[in-house]
Amino acid sequence: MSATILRQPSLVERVSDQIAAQVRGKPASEKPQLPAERKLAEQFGVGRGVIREAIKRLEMQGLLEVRQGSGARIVDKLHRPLNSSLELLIPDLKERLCQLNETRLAIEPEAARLAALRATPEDLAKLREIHERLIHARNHSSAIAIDLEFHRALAEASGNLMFRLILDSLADLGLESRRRTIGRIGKQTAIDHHAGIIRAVEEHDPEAAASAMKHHLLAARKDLEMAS
Amino acid sequence: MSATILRQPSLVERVSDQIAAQVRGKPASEKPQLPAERKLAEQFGVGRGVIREAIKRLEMQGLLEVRQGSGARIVDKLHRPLNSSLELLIPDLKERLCQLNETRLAIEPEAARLAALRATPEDLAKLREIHERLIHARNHSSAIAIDLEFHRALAEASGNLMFRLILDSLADLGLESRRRTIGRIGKQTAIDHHAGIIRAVEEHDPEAAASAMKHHLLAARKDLEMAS
DNA sequence: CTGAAAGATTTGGTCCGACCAATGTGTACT
DNA sequence: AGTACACATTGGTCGGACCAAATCTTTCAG
Repeated sequence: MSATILRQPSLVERVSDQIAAQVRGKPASEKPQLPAERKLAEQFGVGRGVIREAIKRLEMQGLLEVRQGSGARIVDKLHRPLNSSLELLIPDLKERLCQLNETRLAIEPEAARLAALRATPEDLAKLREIHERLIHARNHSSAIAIDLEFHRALAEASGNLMFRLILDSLADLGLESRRRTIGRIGKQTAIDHHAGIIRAVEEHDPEAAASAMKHHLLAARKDLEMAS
Repeated sequence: MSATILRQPSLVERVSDQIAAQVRGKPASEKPQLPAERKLAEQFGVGRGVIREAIKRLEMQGLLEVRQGSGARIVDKLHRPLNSSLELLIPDLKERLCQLNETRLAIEPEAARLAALRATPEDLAKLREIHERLIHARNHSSAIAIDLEFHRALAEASGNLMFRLILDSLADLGLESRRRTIGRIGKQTAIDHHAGIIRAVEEHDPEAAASAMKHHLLAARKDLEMAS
């Protein structure tokens, strides 16, 4: 009566893992296209149904994208599963937006703190480049997209992949949220806040970075509340 | 040329959504068992393969659990997708543990802060009950499990489902992490820290709660570093 | 020669029927 | 009553067939 049940992996799981291993070897470039299901079935010596389920599995994990007629191509959308989990968990959009703010308020200041400690010159260059683009953004939708990019780049600079994954998953929601704020709060405020964050990261001042980010998010939340 | 591509959902997706709707109607109790694939196929008027893929899909999302010979039963494991995403994202266990600590350090103090603001009497009662059980825990493994329960209950009390989902996903890793600390740091320290957190939550003191949790986690991390 | 329309090919989507393997259940034997 | 065997149920895998969407190729008009 062993406590741990060692269920031997099914055929689908084994094939799925093998394909996953192949996929993760060549990331996006090189051969972004997977062989046809029938070819894979023959190649692996299993039925086509098995290949289908394996591919579906990987698609659900965000490693592949399948289109009828074209085939399956390799992508990197690891954040999708968490995304759909959140939709299942919190069906109400308004509630989801509210909790999104709380979650960002927990994660992003910490991400800024770590970024201040670890950001490489390349990270900083990228942040500055994005910042420049935000300044010169012409319309709202591009400003929103660039703002999103900034926060993502900061998470990247934190060196913590979990932060990046979580924020990526929240990005779709973040889009909705920003759509309601950046128009009101104005682009200039966002630019000023971002500048402060970048300065703190440049000076490797973790507390200032965290504080600036917290301030930025609180301002956005306050603005969102006024909008509702 | 419409900018948004409106790909009509495939048959599998539609069936999957329908089953999901049925499943979420009756949560766990009542009829935890799903009809057989063949029955469902006939019921929905589609091929068995479609039902299979739909069920697999829901299984991957953490809504079902399938066992050969038994069938599919309804469960609530929404945290699994994020869990496997993390394994794909950070293959190295040691690295995963390190980033886990950073993530907990971001989320749990905020969860404690919100819990101090929102905890209901029931939440508090549950926290105290878990705390009692930790005090009387006899061996390490049960102490670890109860410690995990405490942190989960606190996330629950925060009222933020995202926090709960993320922490649940991190639970398996948390188990590994705790296995390496609670033996060294000693049960007593954990009990003291938990008591401090509970006190702050009882007194509705957000800052104290966040600070106590932060202190608790930092102690655990310091201990983990010493172990390596 | 260019470019667009028509056809052929490739590829995923769905269905069907069969058989294998694990599980659960009922029954007969001790 | 308890145990072991046989049977029924259920998911797992296979193979072939056909449909639908995308892509490639050919062809023909300009």
